[in-house]
Amino acid sequence: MAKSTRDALLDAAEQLLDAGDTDAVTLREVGRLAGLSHNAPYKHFASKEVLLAAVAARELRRRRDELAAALERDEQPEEALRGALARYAEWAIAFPARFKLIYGRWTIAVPSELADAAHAASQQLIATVAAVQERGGLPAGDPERLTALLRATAHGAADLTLAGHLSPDGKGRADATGLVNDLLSHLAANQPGRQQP
Amino acid sequence: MAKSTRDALLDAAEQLLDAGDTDAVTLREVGRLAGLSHNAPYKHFASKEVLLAAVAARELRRRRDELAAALERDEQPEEALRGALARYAEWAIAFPARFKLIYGRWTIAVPSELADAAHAASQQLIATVAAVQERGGLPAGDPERLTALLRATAHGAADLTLAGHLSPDGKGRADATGLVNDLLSHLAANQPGRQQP
DNA sequence: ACCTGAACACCGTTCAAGT
DNA sequence: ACCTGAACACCGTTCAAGT
Repeated sequence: MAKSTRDALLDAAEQLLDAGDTDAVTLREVGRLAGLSHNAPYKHFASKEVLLAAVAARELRRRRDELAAALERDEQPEEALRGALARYAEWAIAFPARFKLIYGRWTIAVPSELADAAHAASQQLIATVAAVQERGGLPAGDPERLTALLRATAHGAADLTLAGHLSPDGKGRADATGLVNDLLSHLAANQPGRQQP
Repeated sequence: MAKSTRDALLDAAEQLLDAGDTDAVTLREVGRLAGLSHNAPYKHFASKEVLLAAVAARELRRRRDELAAALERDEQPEEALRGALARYAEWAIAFPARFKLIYGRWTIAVPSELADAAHAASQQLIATVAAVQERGGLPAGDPERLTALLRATAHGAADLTLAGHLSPDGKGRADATGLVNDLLSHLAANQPGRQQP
């Protein structure tokens, strides 16, 4: 059960990341928090960026597993989809540094660990969207493309919220979750046999 | 007509920013590119972040003016809106470092220069959305909120493209502009008197 | 008013040893 | 196999002068 040194270093890096941004993650402080010397990280990671990529990959794996559990939990795909998108935005707003790290630019080759976890999460969401389409809750069409639209909206709403360009206090709670719900309502209303009130 | 030293420093910073990210903007190189010493920037900007904020504010002013000109140029508000959103995404993808700088986190108080230019651009877009709503090209409702939805989608689609999470080569050109057009089509179809083909 | 040059603390990274 | 400590180049920032 003893935590490996590698995990201790990842924990330290994550803690510093959450307290600031990638600049706040100094290898010296990572080593210190793990009770080691200033360059112990180099015995486990080739560079600072490789360490950050491991932090990002671990977080992405957590989120993929959490998404899978939530999708299994919800019986109605409509609610499962709405919940997944809302949790995505809430996570981004709660952990902005992790969000910006994962979707930031890498000067090293993007580790396949990262790409694979992202792809797996994507596939889960696409399957849910397809299920809602079959039940008539979303317009027909390529589910991958419709999923991309939904993700883009949740992603952009979260990022604009972090930048202070969305007024959560303003009229009609136009926060990130509200915008995602607006989109889902517009799409649901746009169905044969359904009409806007 | 001689360019001020201040402008030369801003140009140098922008050039370094476009070639990399904010880390690539070193005050020493900014000074060198402007033909000055390594700490000449401190005679014009209190810190590196204040310099970057000035770069961001200048870019945001340019974009606000460009948006105003484009909105004046187009006669149909539908096309003006579609063009404005497409140009937003294209700009983000062409100048990722400027995009990430403007919507990134500031540890200094966000300069009012920045907030004002962003607000002005926002108001222009809201007016266009309202015009399209009046012509029946978009669902009724708070135009500010509907504009936020459109912006969030364009913003998120661009950011996901930069992260490599959108496949522009895949089926049905699901690139950033394609997703924005999808959203506009879904919203336009969701109107009384209009039906999906 | 604007600029230079030396100096300081900090950081990523490398290297030679240590066990 | 994993870790330490010294060392190097680089960076943001400060300060004492210079014109």
